[in-house]
Amino acid sequence: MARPGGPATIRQVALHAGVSRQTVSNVLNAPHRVDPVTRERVGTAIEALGYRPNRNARNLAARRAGLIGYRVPVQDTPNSFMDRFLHLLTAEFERSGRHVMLFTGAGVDVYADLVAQRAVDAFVLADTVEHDPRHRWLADHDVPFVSFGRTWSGCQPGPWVDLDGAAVCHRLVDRLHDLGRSRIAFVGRRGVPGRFLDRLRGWKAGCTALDLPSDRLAFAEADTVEAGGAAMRDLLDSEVPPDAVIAVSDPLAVGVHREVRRQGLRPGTDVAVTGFDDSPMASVVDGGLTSVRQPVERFARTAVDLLDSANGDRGVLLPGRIVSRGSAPVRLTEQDVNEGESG
Amino acid sequence: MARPGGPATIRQVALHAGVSRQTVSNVLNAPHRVDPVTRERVGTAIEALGYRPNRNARNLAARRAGLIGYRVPVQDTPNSFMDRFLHLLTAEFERSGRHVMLFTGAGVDVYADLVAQRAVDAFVLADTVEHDPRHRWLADHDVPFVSFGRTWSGCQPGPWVDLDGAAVCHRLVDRLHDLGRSRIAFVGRRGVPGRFLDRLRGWKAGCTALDLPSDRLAFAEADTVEAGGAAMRDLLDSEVPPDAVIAVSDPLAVGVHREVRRQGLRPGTDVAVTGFDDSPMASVVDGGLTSVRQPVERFARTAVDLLDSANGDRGVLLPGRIVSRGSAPVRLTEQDVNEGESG
DNA sequence: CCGCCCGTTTTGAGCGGTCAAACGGCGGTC
DNA sequence: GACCGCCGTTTGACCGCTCAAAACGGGCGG
Repeated sequence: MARPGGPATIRQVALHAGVSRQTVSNVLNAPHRVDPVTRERVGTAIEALGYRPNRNARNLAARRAGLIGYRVPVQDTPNSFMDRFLHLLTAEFERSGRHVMLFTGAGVDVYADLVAQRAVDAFVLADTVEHDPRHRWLADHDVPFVSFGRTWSGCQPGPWVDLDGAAVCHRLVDRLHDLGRSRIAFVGRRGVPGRFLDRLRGWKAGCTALDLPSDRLAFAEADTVEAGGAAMRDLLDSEVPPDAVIAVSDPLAVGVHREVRRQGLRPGTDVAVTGFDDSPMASVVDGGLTSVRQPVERFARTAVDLLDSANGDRGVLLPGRIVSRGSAPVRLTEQDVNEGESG
Repeated sequence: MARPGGPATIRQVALHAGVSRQTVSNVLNAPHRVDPVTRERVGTAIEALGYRPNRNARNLAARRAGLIGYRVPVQDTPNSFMDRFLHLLTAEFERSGRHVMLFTGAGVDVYADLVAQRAVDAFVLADTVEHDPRHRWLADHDVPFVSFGRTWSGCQPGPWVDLDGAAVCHRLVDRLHDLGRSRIAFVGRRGVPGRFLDRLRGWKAGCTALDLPSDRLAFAEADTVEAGGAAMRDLLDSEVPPDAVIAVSDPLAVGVHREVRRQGLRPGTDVAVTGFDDSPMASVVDGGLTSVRQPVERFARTAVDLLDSANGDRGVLLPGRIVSRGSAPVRLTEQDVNEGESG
């Protein structure tokens, strides 16, 4: 079945059509400067031989790689939407004939090496850390990139997309308040200082705007169900325990949820519980877990747009969508629907 | 900071070291045929200019792509270990200087196109379906590939790796029997006839070997918690309900677990429940869910080995590891530890 | 009838490497 | 001293494509 000698080359097509190789090239890249008759004839030859230009050769001549580097993150926390992000990112780049190329090395040296080898044209940084050194290095070396996630307090080098955690947390507070909740707690994460800071700020701002206290605050030691339960225990120990809890992740929320039940309280009725990311877990807990769905598709699309437009250090915040379930049966408003319309 | 004119070329290094370009090439590819003194001098020049051979040019000359195609699956079911697989696969290929290149198209034509463009050297097929047409096409066209998962009943074209579902299910039955269980049920999936057939067979074989009945069998309509619950309801309706359930996935097992509790029974005590894949969910249910951990690392390593050895249509089955938790507190034996040692 | 212009096609060079053959200097053999 | 083989190095060609400049040929105005 395999064509003898592998795929056809531009020369073979040229020979077959009785023209020079450049004419074949023109048919593909600048058809307007080729006579319609020849164009037709060359087209037939291309069809007949099943010709597709050799990517490698083409890229060499064009001094590009046609590839976007993406470090595939070690799944420390089962961040359920990163695989969807990767899929959508791949699809997005394909629209312009580029592909995502994976690698694993963590250090800046790995990025430097890929650049030196001309293995990729640009990078998408996803597994960002606090004050990530890669952003600075890439910006300094004029390597195009886009960051999924903010990591630089103050001005961050290069373009980025991220969830507007502040806005969605503010809205969560509003919706919980609509439900009659007035003691709304927040469960964050210890050890990742900047990471969910905007969510915390949004929660605080929401409380303040409604004249609610914002002193019910606990930090989990890890992103696990157990740590979430422990944090909730702390909150329930206080004199006036919360009647609603916003947790920064689904595992933590599940832990909170479980602890609520353990203490003989009813989640969703006595204590409302919300999580983040709308992971598979969210449908595992009985009654379902209210969560915030990340606009993954828009993340991917925006990332590619930012990379291509290349207009400086622009950052884009996208709204999350509240997914209401039993653990906090909030009623969404017009605003919620409009803001988070694109899941 | 960026080197003017981009990364250095082999010519620049040659000039810098006062040798010809071929000598530089030899230093990198066949150092033994270069005089140690020159080798040293060229090495210094390489260091000084930070030279790294252009991947594109090198690959063009070598008529290869240095890339392995991997279709990033649409996450229909949150198969929590696929992202780990991808990570490990990437790491494994990096050992030999290759990278994983992603794409999304599903059809055979997409594969044909990538081959025609010489965009990749080989494929790893992961999201396999029943009687997958890709295997046959790739084999017929002499395109190297390896499959993660069996899909062809009878003889499957090309090499493959898969979980030995029969063996691990047989062992599950043994361990549940050790726990005193004698009415061991099996919850499969409707609509994917061949997919978990080996697990079903292993369960049946295990039951038969112990003279236990193997008629307690239910099929879930989808891979969800709800469907698992529904299937369990059917099983519990029978005259003599099961005292143990092996479900083919964690979501199903969670559904079973929940249903057990709903009927006032104690999971792990009255009814033992086991799942598959050891997903994050497994630690969400109270007491933990006993599950089968897939040997993802060995999958990746074996896949790459098979691809490179290229000795025909060999298939490899790898053992799963039983992870014991509260839902079925089985005691693992020497055999279990030996077989499934590499998680 | 000639020269010019324009649209179309071809030729040459180069992208940055590698392979293969040619080359030059050296010591050993007859 | 001529010849040989060997080692280390260089030169030429090529991988498959694109860009830029040159060549071609027909229509047209002078």
